[in-house]
Amino acid sequence: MTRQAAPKRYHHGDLRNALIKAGTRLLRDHGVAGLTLRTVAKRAGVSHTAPYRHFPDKVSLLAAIATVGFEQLSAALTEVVVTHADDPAKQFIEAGIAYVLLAVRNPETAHLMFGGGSLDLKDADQTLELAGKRAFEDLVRIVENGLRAGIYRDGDAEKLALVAWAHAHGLATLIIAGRIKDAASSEQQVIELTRYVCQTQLSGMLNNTSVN
Amino acid sequence: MTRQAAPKRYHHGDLRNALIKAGTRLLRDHGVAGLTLRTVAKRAGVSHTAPYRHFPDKVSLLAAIATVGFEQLSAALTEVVVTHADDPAKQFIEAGIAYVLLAVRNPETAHLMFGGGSLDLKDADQTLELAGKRAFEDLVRIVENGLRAGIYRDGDAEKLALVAWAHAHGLATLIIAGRIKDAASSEQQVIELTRYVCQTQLSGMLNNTSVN
DNA sequence: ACCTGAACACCGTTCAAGT
DNA sequence: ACCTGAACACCGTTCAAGT
Repeated sequence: MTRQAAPKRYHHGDLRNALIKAGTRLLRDHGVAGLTLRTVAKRAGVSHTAPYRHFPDKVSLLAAIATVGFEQLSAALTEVVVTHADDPAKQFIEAGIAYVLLAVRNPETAHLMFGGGSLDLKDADQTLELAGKRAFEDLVRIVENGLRAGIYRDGDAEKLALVAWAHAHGLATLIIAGRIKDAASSEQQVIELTRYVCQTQLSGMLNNTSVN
Repeated sequence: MTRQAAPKRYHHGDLRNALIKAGTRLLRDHGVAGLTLRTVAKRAGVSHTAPYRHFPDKVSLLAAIATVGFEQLSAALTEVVVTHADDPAKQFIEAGIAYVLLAVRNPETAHLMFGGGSLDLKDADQTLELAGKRAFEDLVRIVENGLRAGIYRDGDAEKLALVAWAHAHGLATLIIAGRIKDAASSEQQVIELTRYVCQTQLSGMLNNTSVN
Protein backbone atom coordinates (compact mmCIF):
# COMPACT_ATOMS: atom_id res chain seq x y z
CA MET A 1 0.00 0.00 0.00
CA THR A 2 2.58 2.52 1.04
CA ARG A 3 5.10 1.46 -1.53
CA GLN A 4 3.51 2.58 -4.75
CA ALA A 5 3.74 6.30 -4.16
CA ALA A 6 7.40 6.16 -3.17
CA PRO A 7 9.45 9.11 -4.40
CA LYS A 8 11.86 8.33 -7.19
CA ARG A 9 14.69 10.29 -5.64
CA TYR A 10 15.51 11.06 -2.09
CA HIS A 11 18.28 13.55 -2.02
CA HIS A 12 17.25 13.41 1.56
CA GLY A 13 14.45 11.32 3.05
CA ASP A 14 14.23 8.37 5.38
CA LEU A 15 17.39 6.81 4.12
CA ARG A 16 17.67 4.46 7.07
CA ASN A 17 14.61 2.48 6.04
CA ALA A 18 15.60 2.57 2.40
CA LEU A 19 18.91 0.97 3.34
CA ILE A 20 17.23 -1.76 5.34
CA LYS A 21 14.86 -2.49 2.49
CA ALA A 22 17.60 -2.55 -0.11
CA GLY A 23 19.74 -4.70 2.14
CA THR A 24 16.94 -7.20 2.67
CA ARG A 25 16.35 -7.56 -1.05
CA LEU A 26 20.05 -7.91 -1.74
CA LEU A 27 20.29 -10.54 0.98
CA ARG A 28 17.41 -12.51 -0.46
CA ASP A 29 18.63 -12.34 -4.06
CA HIS A 30 22.38 -12.66 -3.70
CA GLY A 31 23.06 -14.08 -0.26
CA VAL A 32 25.02 -12.61 2.56
CA ALA A 33 28.14 -12.66 0.43
CA GLY A 34 26.42 -10.40 -2.09
CA LEU A 35 25.26 -7.99 0.56
CA THR A 36 27.92 -5.34 0.46
CA LEU A 37 27.53 -1.96 2.03
CA ARG A 38 28.60 -0.28 -1.17
CA THR A 39 25.97 -1.91 -3.34
CA VAL A 40 23.32 -1.31 -0.70
CA ALA A 41 24.17 2.35 -0.89
CA LYS A 42 24.09 2.26 -4.66
CA ARG A 43 20.66 0.62 -4.64
CA ALA A 44 19.45 3.35 -2.32
CA GLY A 45 20.86 5.96 -4.65
CA VAL A 46 23.44 7.47 -2.33
CA SER A 47 27.18 7.47 -2.12
CA HIS A 48 28.86 4.53 -0.46
CA THR A 49 29.72 6.50 2.65
CA ALA A 50 26.22 7.79 3.29
CA PRO A 51 25.11 4.68 5.24
CA TYR A 52 27.59 5.55 7.98
CA ARG A 53 25.37 8.45 8.89
CA HIS A 54 22.68 5.90 9.90
CA PHE A 55 24.62 2.78 10.87
CA PRO A 56 27.96 2.83 12.65
CA ASP A 57 28.84 -0.48 11.08
CA LYS A 58 27.97 -3.00 8.42
CA VAL A 59 27.15 -5.35 11.27
CA SER A 60 24.60 -2.86 12.54
CA LEU A 61 22.77 -2.90 9.24
CA LEU A 62 22.73 -6.69 9.30
CA ALA A 63 21.38 -6.57 12.84
CA ALA A 64 18.59 -4.25 11.74
CA ILE A 65 17.63 -6.70 9.00
CA ALA A 66 17.65 -9.62 11.44
CA THR A 67 15.52 -7.62 13.86
CA VAL A 68 12.83 -7.30 11.22
CA GLY A 69 12.96 -11.07 10.85
CA PHE A 70 12.31 -11.59 14.55
CA GLU A 71 9.44 -9.17 14.45
CA GLN A 72 7.89 -11.15 11.61
CA LEU A 73 8.33 -14.31 13.64
CA SER A 74 6.62 -12.76 16.63
CA ALA A 75 3.75 -11.65 14.44
CA ALA A 76 3.35 -15.15 12.99
CA LEU A 77 3.35 -16.76 16.43
CA THR A 78 0.83 -14.29 17.76
CA GLU A 79 -1.44 -15.01 14.82
CA VAL A 80 -1.24 -18.73 15.51
CA VAL A 81 -2.32 -18.18 19.10
CA VAL A 82 -5.24 -16.04 18.03
CA THR A 83 -6.38 -18.41 15.31
CA HIS A 84 -6.35 -21.50 17.55
CA ALA A 85 -7.20 -19.77 20.79
CA ASP A 86 -9.01 -22.79 22.25
CA ASP A 87 -6.55 -25.55 21.29
CA PRO A 88 -3.10 -25.29 22.93
CA ALA A 89 -1.86 -28.53 21.34
CA LYS A 90 -2.69 -27.17 17.92
CA GLN A 91 -1.02 -23.90 18.86
CA PHE A 92 2.12 -25.83 19.60
CA ILE A 93 2.17 -27.65 16.29
CA GLU A 94 1.12 -24.70 14.15
CA ALA A 95 3.72 -22.52 15.83
CA GLY A 96 6.38 -25.00 14.81
CA ILE A 97 5.12 -24.99 11.26
CA ALA A 98 5.02 -21.20 11.17
CA TYR A 99 8.57 -21.07 12.47
CA VAL A 100 9.94 -23.54 9.94
CA LEU A 101 8.05 -21.99 7.05
CA LEU A 102 9.35 -18.54 7.85
CA ALA A 103 12.90 -19.83 8.01
CA VAL A 104 12.59 -21.84 4.81
CA ARG A 105 11.14 -18.90 2.94
CA ASN A 106 13.84 -16.52 4.13
CA PRO A 107 16.87 -18.73 4.62
CA GLU A 108 19.40 -15.93 4.45
CA THR A 109 17.60 -13.85 7.03
CA ALA A 110 17.24 -16.89 9.27
CA HIS A 111 20.93 -17.47 8.94
CA LEU A 112 21.45 -13.92 10.10
CA MET A 113 19.05 -14.28 13.00
CA PHE A 114 20.71 -17.36 14.44
CA GLY A 115 24.11 -17.08 12.87
CA GLY A 116 26.08 -18.13 15.86
CA GLY A 117 29.69 -18.14 14.88
CA SER A 118 31.66 -14.96 15.20
CA LEU A 119 28.87 -13.07 13.48
CA ASP A 120 27.38 -12.47 16.91
CA LEU A 121 25.18 -9.64 15.77
CA LYS A 122 23.11 -9.83 18.90
CA ASP A 123 26.07 -9.14 21.17
CA ALA A 124 26.59 -5.92 19.29
CA ASP A 125 23.01 -4.81 18.98
CA GLN A 126 20.57 -4.57 21.88
CA THR A 127 17.53 -4.07 19.66
CA LEU A 128 18.17 -7.37 17.96
CA GLU A 129 18.63 -9.19 21.23
CA LEU A 130 15.39 -7.74 22.56
CA ALA A 131 13.47 -8.77 19.43
CA GLY A 132 14.84 -12.29 19.78
CA LYS A 133 13.80 -12.53 23.40
CA ARG A 134 10.37 -11.23 22.53
CA ALA A 135 9.90 -14.00 19.96
CA PHE A 136 10.94 -16.58 22.53
CA GLU A 137 8.44 -15.20 24.99
CA ASP A 138 5.71 -15.69 22.42
CA LEU A 139 6.65 -19.36 22.33
CA VAL A 140 6.74 -19.57 26.12
CA ARG A 141 3.23 -18.17 26.15
CA ILE A 142 2.06 -20.97 23.87
CA VAL A 143 3.52 -23.57 26.19
CA GLU A 144 1.96 -21.82 29.17
CA ASN A 145 -1.39 -22.10 27.45
CA GLY A 146 -0.85 -25.83 27.30
CA LEU A 147 0.19 -25.97 30.94
CA ARG A 148 -2.92 -24.06 31.97
CA ALA A 149 -4.98 -26.57 30.03
CA GLY A 150 -3.10 -29.34 31.82
CA ILE A 151 -1.99 -31.24 28.77
CA TYR A 152 1.72 -31.40 29.58
CA ARG A 153 3.56 -33.73 31.87
CA ASP A 154 6.29 -31.39 33.06
CA GLY A 155 5.77 -28.01 34.64
CA ASP A 156 8.65 -25.78 33.64
CA ALA A 157 7.32 -23.62 30.81
CA GLU A 158 10.66 -22.03 29.96
CA LYS A 159 12.37 -25.37 29.74
CA LEU A 160 9.63 -26.93 27.64
CA ALA A 161 9.62 -23.92 25.36
CA LEU A 162 13.35 -24.27 24.99
CA VAL A 163 12.98 -27.89 23.94
CA ALA A 164 10.29 -26.99 21.47
CA TRP A 165 12.33 -24.17 20.06
CA ALA A 166 15.36 -26.37 19.65
CA HIS A 167 13.24 -28.83 17.78
CA ALA A 168 11.70 -26.46 15.29
CA HIS A 169 14.93 -24.58 14.91
CA GLY A 170 16.95 -27.70 14.22
CA LEU A 171 14.52 -28.88 11.61
CA ALA A 172 14.48 -25.50 9.92
CA THR A 173 18.27 -25.31 9.93
CA LEU A 174 18.66 -28.75 8.43
CA ILE A 175 16.16 -28.00 5.70
CA ILE A 176 17.82 -24.69 4.91
CA ALA A 177 21.20 -26.34 4.82
CA GLY A 178 19.77 -28.65 2.18
CA ARG A 179 20.41 -31.77 4.22
CA ILE A 180 16.88 -33.15 3.87
CA LYS A 181 16.29 -32.44 0.23
CA ASP A 182 14.59 -35.80 -0.34
CA ALA A 183 11.94 -35.34 2.33
CA ALA A 184 11.47 -31.58 2.06
CA SER A 185 11.59 -30.40 -1.51
CA SER A 186 8.14 -28.86 -1.81
CA GLU A 187 6.66 -26.50 0.72
CA GLN A 188 3.82 -28.95 1.33
CA GLN A 189 6.35 -31.61 2.22
CA VAL A 190 8.03 -29.21 4.61
CA ILE A 191 4.72 -28.61 6.36
CA GLU A 192 3.95 -32.30 6.70
CA LEU A 193 7.42 -33.16 7.91
CA THR A 194 7.31 -30.38 10.47
CA ARG A 195 3.91 -31.56 11.62
CA TYR A 196 5.29 -35.05 12.11
CA VAL A 197 8.28 -33.77 14.03
CA CYS A 198 6.20 -31.50 16.25
CA GLN A 199 3.72 -34.24 17.00
CA THR A 200 6.47 -36.63 18.00
CA GLN A 201 7.86 -33.88 20.16
CA LEU A 202 4.47 -33.19 21.66
CA SER A 203 4.03 -36.88 22.41
CA GLY A 204 7.04 -36.71 24.68
CA MET A 205 5.58 -33.80 26.58
CA LEU A 206 1.97 -34.89 26.81
CA ASN A 207 0.29 -36.05 29.97
CA ASN A 208 -1.79 -38.82 28.46
CA THR A 209 -0.58 -41.74 26.41
CA SER A 210 -2.97 -41.75 23.49
CA VAL A 211 -1.56 -40.04 20.47
CA ASN A 212 -2.94 -39.82 16.97
CA MET B 1 52.64 -37.71 18.42
CA THR B 2 53.31 -36.65 14.89
CA ARG B 3 53.34 -32.96 15.65
CA GLN B 4 56.44 -32.59 17.74
CA ALA B 5 58.99 -33.55 15.12
CA ALA B 6 57.46 -31.22 12.53
CA PRO B 7 60.03 -29.50 10.34
CA LYS B 8 60.51 -25.81 11.00
CA ARG B 9 60.46 -24.89 7.35
CA TYR B 10 58.78 -26.53 4.44
CA HIS B 11 60.03 -24.91 1.35
CA HIS B 12 58.14 -27.82 0.04
CA GLY B 13 56.27 -30.49 2.02
CA ASP B 14 52.67 -31.44 2.55
CA LEU B 15 51.43 -27.91 2.35
CA ARG B 16 47.82 -28.95 1.89
CA ASN B 17 47.55 -30.35 5.39
CA ALA B 18 49.48 -27.46 6.84
CA LEU B 19 46.93 -25.09 5.33
CA ILE B 20 44.01 -27.03 6.76
CA LYS B 21 45.65 -27.07 10.18
CA ALA B 22 46.46 -23.37 10.11
CA GLY B 23 42.99 -22.58 8.85
CA THR B 24 41.37 -24.60 11.63
CA ARG B 25 43.36 -22.79 14.29
CA LEU B 26 42.63 -19.43 12.76
CA LEU B 27 38.96 -20.30 12.60
CA ARG B 28 38.90 -21.29 16.25
CA ASP B 29 40.84 -18.26 17.49
CA HIS B 30 39.52 -15.47 15.31
CA GLY B 31 36.26 -16.66 13.80
CA VAL B 32 35.32 -17.10 10.20
CA ALA B 33 35.80 -13.39 9.63
CA GLY B 34 39.41 -13.72 10.73
CA LEU B 35 40.05 -16.68 8.49
CA THR B 36 41.58 -15.07 5.43
CA LEU B 37 43.42 -16.99 2.79
CA ARG B 38 46.32 -14.60 3.01
CA THR B 39 46.92 -15.06 6.73
CA VAL B 40 46.47 -18.81 6.42
CA ALA B 41 49.26 -18.77 3.87
CA LYS B 42 51.39 -16.59 6.12
CA ARG B 43 50.89 -18.96 9.06
CA ALA B 44 51.96 -21.83 6.85
CA GLY B 45 55.03 -19.89 5.83
CA VAL B 46 54.27 -19.54 2.14
CA SER B 47 53.31 -16.72 -0.15
CA HIS B 48 49.65 -15.80 -0.33
CA THR B 49 49.21 -17.33 -3.74
CA ALA B 50 50.65 -20.71 -2.87
CA PRO B 51 47.33 -22.09 -1.52
CA TYR B 52 45.89 -21.92 -5.01
CA ARG B 53 48.13 -24.78 -5.94
CA HIS B 54 46.17 -26.98 -3.48
CA PHE B 55 42.71 -25.41 -3.32
CA PRO B 56 40.96 -23.85 -6.28
CA ASP B 57 39.05 -21.57 -3.97
CA LYS B 58 38.81 -20.17 -0.48
CA VAL B 59 35.51 -22.01 -0.24
CA SER B 60 37.32 -25.27 -0.95
CA LEU B 61 39.61 -24.75 2.01
CA LEU B 62 36.61 -24.05 4.23
CA ALA B 63 34.98 -27.21 2.91
CA ALA B 64 38.07 -29.21 3.78
CA ILE B 65 37.94 -27.87 7.34
CA ALA B 66 34.25 -28.69 7.65
CA THR B 67 34.91 -32.18 6.35
CA VAL B 68 37.32 -32.80 9.20
CA GLY B 69 34.55 -31.71 11.55
CA PHE B 70 32.15 -34.30 10.14
CA GLU B 71 34.78 -36.99 10.44
CA GLN B 72 35.23 -36.11 14.10
CA LEU B 73 31.48 -36.30 14.57
CA SER B 74 31.37 -39.74 12.96
CA ALA B 75 34.17 -40.91 15.20
CA ALA B 76 32.37 -39.65 18.30
CA LEU B 77 29.12 -41.35 17.31
CA THR B 78 30.88 -44.61 16.58
CA GLU B 79 32.54 -44.51 19.96
CA VAL B 80 29.18 -43.99 21.65
CA VAL B 81 27.79 -47.07 19.93
CA VAL B 82 30.76 -49.16 20.96
CA THR B 83 30.75 -47.96 24.55
CA HIS B 84 27.04 -48.62 25.09
CA ALA B 85 26.71 -51.55 22.75
CA ASP B 86 23.94 -53.21 24.74
CA ASP B 87 21.76 -50.16 25.50
CA PRO B 88 20.21 -48.51 22.42
CA ALA B 89 18.30 -45.96 24.49
CA LYS B 90 21.53 -44.84 26.11
CA GLN B 91 23.17 -44.75 22.69
CA PHE B 92 20.49 -42.35 21.59
CA ILE B 93 20.97 -39.98 24.49
CA GLU B 94 24.75 -40.13 24.58
CA ALA B 95 24.87 -39.54 20.84
CA GLY B 96 22.91 -36.36 21.32
CA ILE B 97 25.26 -35.25 24.06
CA ALA B 98 28.29 -36.03 21.93
CA TYR B 99 26.82 -34.05 19.07
CA VAL B 100 26.02 -31.00 21.15
CA LEU B 101 29.36 -31.08 22.96
CA LEU B 102 31.29 -31.24 19.73
CA ALA B 103 29.36 -28.29 18.35
CA VAL B 104 29.72 -26.25 21.52
CA ARG B 105 33.44 -26.85 21.68
CA ASN B 106 33.98 -25.95 18.04
CA PRO B 107 31.25 -23.45 17.31
CA GLU B 108 32.95 -21.92 14.31
CA THR B 109 33.50 -25.27 12.67
CA ALA B 110 29.90 -26.26 13.39
CA HIS B 111 28.79 -23.05 11.79
CA LEU B 112 30.78 -24.05 8.74
CA MET B 113 29.38 -27.57 8.71
CA PHE B 114 25.75 -26.49 8.75
CA GLY B 115 26.08 -22.96 7.49
CA GLY B 116 23.10 -23.00 5.26
CA GLY B 117 22.80 -19.57 3.78
CA SER B 118 24.65 -18.85 0.60
CA LEU B 119 27.77 -20.38 2.07
CA ASP B 120 26.63 -23.69 0.64
CA LEU B 121 29.99 -25.34 0.87
CA LYS B 122 28.50 -28.76 0.40
CA ASP B 123 27.05 -27.92 -3.00
CA ALA B 124 30.54 -27.04 -4.12
CA ASP B 125 32.43 -29.90 -2.52
CA GLN B 126 31.50 -33.55 -2.90
CA THR B 127 33.86 -34.74 -0.20
CA LEU B 128 32.12 -32.57 2.35
CA GLU B 129 28.69 -33.78 1.31
CA LEU B 130 29.82 -37.38 1.58
CA ALA B 131 31.27 -36.83 5.05
CA GLY B 132 27.99 -35.24 6.15
CA LYS B 133 25.96 -38.15 4.84
CA ARG B 134 28.27 -40.58 6.56
CA ALA B 135 27.71 -38.87 9.90
CA PHE B 136 23.97 -39.04 9.38
CA GLU B 137 24.20 -42.75 8.62
CA ASP B 138 25.94 -43.25 11.96
CA LEU B 139 22.91 -41.72 13.61
CA VAL B 140 20.54 -43.85 11.55
CA ARG B 141 22.43 -46.90 12.74
CA ILE B 142 21.82 -45.89 16.35
CA VAL B 143 18.11 -45.61 15.73
CA GLU B 144 18.12 -48.94 13.92
CA ASN B 145 19.68 -50.49 17.00
CA GLY B 146 16.71 -49.21 18.97
CA LEU B 147 14.29 -50.53 16.39
CA ARG B 148 15.90 -53.96 16.48
CA ALA B 149 15.55 -53.91 20.25
CA GLY B 150 11.89 -52.95 19.78
CA ILE B 151 11.92 -49.88 21.99
CA TYR B 152 10.47 -47.44 19.48
CA ARG B 153 6.90 -46.88 18.51
CA ASP B 154 7.39 -45.95 14.90
CA GLY B 155 9.22 -47.96 12.30
CA ASP B 156 10.89 -45.57 9.91
CA ALA B 157 14.52 -45.37 10.98
CA GLU B 158 15.47 -42.58 8.60
CA LYS B 159 12.57 -40.44 9.70
CA LEU B 160 13.22 -41.01 13.39
CA ALA B 161 16.89 -40.27 12.89
CA LEU B 162 15.95 -37.08 11.16
CA VAL B 163 13.83 -36.01 14.08
CA ALA B 164 16.59 -36.84 16.51
CA TRP B 165 19.13 -34.98 14.46
CA ALA B 166 16.94 -31.92 14.23
CA HIS B 167 16.58 -31.96 17.96
CA ALA B 168 20.25 -32.18 18.85
CA HIS B 169 21.18 -29.82 16.09
CA GLY B 170 18.67 -27.20 17.15
CA LEU B 171 19.81 -27.33 20.72
CA ALA B 172 23.44 -27.03 19.70
CA THR B 173 22.70 -24.13 17.40
CA LEU B 174 20.77 -22.25 20.05
CA ILE B 175 23.54 -22.74 22.59
CA ILE B 176 26.19 -21.63 20.12
CA ALA B 177 24.14 -18.62 19.20
CA GLY B 178 24.21 -17.71 22.86
CA ARG B 179 20.43 -17.80 23.17
CA ILE B 180 20.40 -20.06 26.22
CA LYS B 181 23.17 -18.49 28.22
CA ASP B 182 21.26 -18.82 31.49
CA ALA B 183 20.72 -22.56 31.24
CA ALA B 184 23.91 -23.52 29.46
CA SER B 185 26.87 -21.54 30.70
CA SER B 186 29.05 -24.38 31.95
CA GLU B 187 29.80 -27.51 29.99
CA GLN B 188 28.20 -29.59 32.73
CA GLN B 189 25.00 -27.62 32.33
CA VAL B 190 25.12 -28.19 28.62
CA ILE B 191 25.35 -31.93 29.18
CA GLU B 192 22.46 -32.00 31.61
CA LEU B 193 20.28 -29.82 29.43
CA THR B 194 21.00 -31.98 26.42
CA ARG B 195 20.21 -35.09 28.42
CA TYR B 196 16.89 -33.60 29.41
CA VAL B 197 16.08 -32.64 25.86
CA CYS B 198 17.05 -36.03 24.45
CA GLN B 199 15.06 -37.86 27.09
CA THR B 200 11.97 -35.81 26.35
CA GLN B 201 12.54 -36.56 22.72
CA LEU B 202 12.99 -40.24 23.42
CA SER B 203 9.78 -40.29 25.44
CA GLY B 204 7.89 -39.31 22.33
CA MET B 205 9.41 -42.14 20.37
CA LEU B 206 9.28 -44.92 22.95
CA ASN B 207 6.96 -47.86 22.82
CA ASN B 208 6.15 -48.05 26.51
CA THR B 209 4.80 -45.28 28.71
CA SER B 210 7.07 -45.43 31.74
CA VAL B 211 9.82 -42.86 31.62
CA ASN B 212 12.37 -41.96 34.24
C1' DA C 1 22.27 17.60 9.91
C1' DC C 2 23.22 14.97 6.02
C1' DC C 3 25.85 13.69 2.08
C1' DT C 4 30.20 13.35 -1.15
C1' DG C 5 35.03 12.15 -2.89
C1' DA C 6 39.44 10.92 -2.15
C1' DA C 7 42.17 7.95 0.41
C1' DC C 8 43.88 3.77 3.29
C1' DA C 9 44.44 -0.81 4.41
C1' DC C 10 42.79 -5.15 3.28
C1' DC C 11 41.05 -9.17 0.55
C1' DG C 12 40.32 -12.97 -3.23
C1' DT C 13 42.03 -14.13 -7.47
C1' DT C 14 44.96 -14.14 -11.84
C1' DC C 15 49.11 -14.46 -14.36
C1' DA C 16 53.66 -14.18 -16.03
C1' DA C 17 57.75 -15.67 -14.14
C1' DG C 18 61.06 -18.04 -11.39
C1' DT C 19 63.29 -22.74 -9.31
C1' DA D 1 55.50 -29.66 -10.09
C1' DC D 2 55.41 -26.10 -6.85
C1' DC D 3 56.08 -21.45 -5.39
C1' DT D 4 56.67 -16.08 -5.85
C1' DG D 5 55.63 -11.00 -6.93
C1' DA D 6 53.22 -7.74 -9.18
C1' DA D 7 48.79 -6.52 -10.50
C1' DC D 8 43.44 -6.03 -10.68
C1' DA D 9 39.07 -5.31 -8.97
C1' DC D 10 36.68 -5.12 -4.83
C1' DC D 11 35.52 -4.10 0.07
C1' DG D 12 34.86 -1.68 4.89
C1' DT D 13 36.01 2.38 7.01
C1' DT D 14 37.87 7.23 7.83
C1' DC D 15 38.09 12.03 7.09
C1' DA D 16 38.24 16.56 5.27
C1' DA D 17 34.99 18.96 2.72
C1' DG D 18 30.86 20.43 0.65
C1' DT D 19 25.45 21.93 0.97
